[in-house]
Amino acid sequence: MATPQLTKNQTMVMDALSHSEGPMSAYTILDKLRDQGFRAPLQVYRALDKLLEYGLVHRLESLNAFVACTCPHEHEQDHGVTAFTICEGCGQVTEFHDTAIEQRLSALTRAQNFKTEKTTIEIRGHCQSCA
Amino acid sequence: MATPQLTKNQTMVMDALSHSEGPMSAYTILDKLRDQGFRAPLQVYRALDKLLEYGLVHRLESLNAFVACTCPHEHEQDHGVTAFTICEGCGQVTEFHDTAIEQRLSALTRAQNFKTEKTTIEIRGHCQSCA
DNA sequence: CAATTGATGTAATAACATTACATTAAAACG
DNA sequence: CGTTTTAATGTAATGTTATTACATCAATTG
Repeated sequence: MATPQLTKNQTMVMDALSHSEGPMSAYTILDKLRDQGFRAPLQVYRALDKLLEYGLVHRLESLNAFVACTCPHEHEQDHGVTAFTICEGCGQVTEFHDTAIEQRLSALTRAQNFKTEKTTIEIRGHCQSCA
Repeated sequence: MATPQLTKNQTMVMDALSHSEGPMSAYTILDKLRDQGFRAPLQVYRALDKLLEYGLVHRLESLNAFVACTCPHEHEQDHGVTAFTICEGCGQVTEFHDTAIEQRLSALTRAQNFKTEKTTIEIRGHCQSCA
């Protein structure tokens, strides 16, 4: 599915995430958007659901937070497995993709007859500057 | 560090997890242990913190839940990267370890000069029976 | 036995997420 | 067009997960 035109709320949430240095929690996004008319968590969660679906945003499970996708190419969605390094010092999140890991995981799950729907890879630690 | 003798609360939480079919949330554990004297979430979270530290328990970030470690060998801790398949159908969680993935991730993070402290790999999908 | 450290108990609150229901806007279609 | 249908929105309430703060108790150490 191609990414459709974003709605007003989706656009506002997307902008908030795009302009943020690092990941944001849903409630942090809500606070940022209060003076633009946002009033309830659900407005944020609904927008996030769609943005996740379109592949424009990723959820960081280990942080309960969200980041804008930094993939250069058009967000065709499903650019395979996405992995992240997350610096505990500065909060910087780096997204990366690796086909070797993807293939290895694919082989391992196939061996289990496990049907993968979503893969989470998050590496917590310290970046070069914060080490 | 070798695993020390578990305290009363740690033992109760460990037993609850060991005897459970699948992962449990902290509050589910609390409920199971209420008639054994548990009264507050913190009792569970404190025990879990230690059990995680000892490598006896894993946290599933994408579920906000906990499972007993199924590693056969003594829980020497740090048996490298732990990965999980999580079935959305039956809730079954399978723990596995793979040095190829470990080495690949290690190479990728080293290239970033990123110092890894903890790696999360969780694969959501459907197991053979639930596919 | 005093001092320190680790574990525990309890209450309150913070942080994250969803359910339920009413309303409005947009798209599809006769 | 106007009607139907579907998608998006607004709002309140509630549910779930996790932590802070503070008091007490137990074990270890010196």
